[in-house]
Amino acid sequence: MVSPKKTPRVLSADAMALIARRFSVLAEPMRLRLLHALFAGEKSVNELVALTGGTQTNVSRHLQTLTQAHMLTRRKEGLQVFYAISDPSIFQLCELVCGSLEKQFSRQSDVFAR
Amino acid sequence: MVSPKKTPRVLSADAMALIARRFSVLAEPMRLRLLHALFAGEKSVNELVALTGGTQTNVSRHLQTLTQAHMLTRRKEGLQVFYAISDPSIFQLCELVCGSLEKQFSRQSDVFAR
DNA sequence: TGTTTATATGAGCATACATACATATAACGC
DNA sequence: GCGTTATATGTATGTATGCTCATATAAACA
Repeated sequence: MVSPKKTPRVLSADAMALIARRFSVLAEPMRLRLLHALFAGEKSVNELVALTGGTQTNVSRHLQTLTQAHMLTRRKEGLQVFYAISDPSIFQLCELVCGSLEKQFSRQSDVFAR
Repeated sequence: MVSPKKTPRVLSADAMALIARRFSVLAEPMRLRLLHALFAGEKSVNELVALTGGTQTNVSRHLQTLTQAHMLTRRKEGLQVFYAISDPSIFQLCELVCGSLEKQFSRQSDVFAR
């Protein structure tokens, strides 16, 4: 309903700042590891601590960051809290970046293989 | 050789750190403004300074960052240096994030209104 | 009530990075 | 050569953010 087709968006500096902040949420290895661990479905904090090898404090902090960015949902059940990916565009984002990096490295390995 | 299907990737912590680094390049408003200005095609540093309103020093530094991340190409012609987007996946990345943000702010969206 | 378990948070520290000022390099014209 | 223009870089500084230790909350259970 908004942009019909491939016309490039015209974005304000304010919009750019918002987009940058969203990217910055994804710009941390531990947060990406948490998202990756959640690709298979929702998990409790303890499970995520075990899967990622982080400390409980740190994992909790990053889960808060991801939740505030509306990338995760939070569900409390008894003593445990379960987190799950709420924004499916994250899968596509990671696929895009992975593909781009693969191309970049295949070019570099061409350079290195001499 | 590479996974052809839509099966979720299995990524090492090292891979995750690389992906995070790529996201961090996009996690700065001024760099996004530079990329946005380059959506229409290659431009000189001076043009980018005028378009973004940044200082020459700062624009030059960010262009270096983007070039080292293989997102821009650099072409020198006389006194001027022209930069252009070299990784087309950047367009899709920004489209994905913009779309996700539009949904998130669909009610109070004034920033994205046009 | 008190204890245990699961998760969150306050405070302090360390590091990374964006920005600005001044200066350096490089290419052009005279 | 000299000066001018376009771009890059060394250094310093302020700010943001990730990490950790200790402690706080909250729910379950005896």
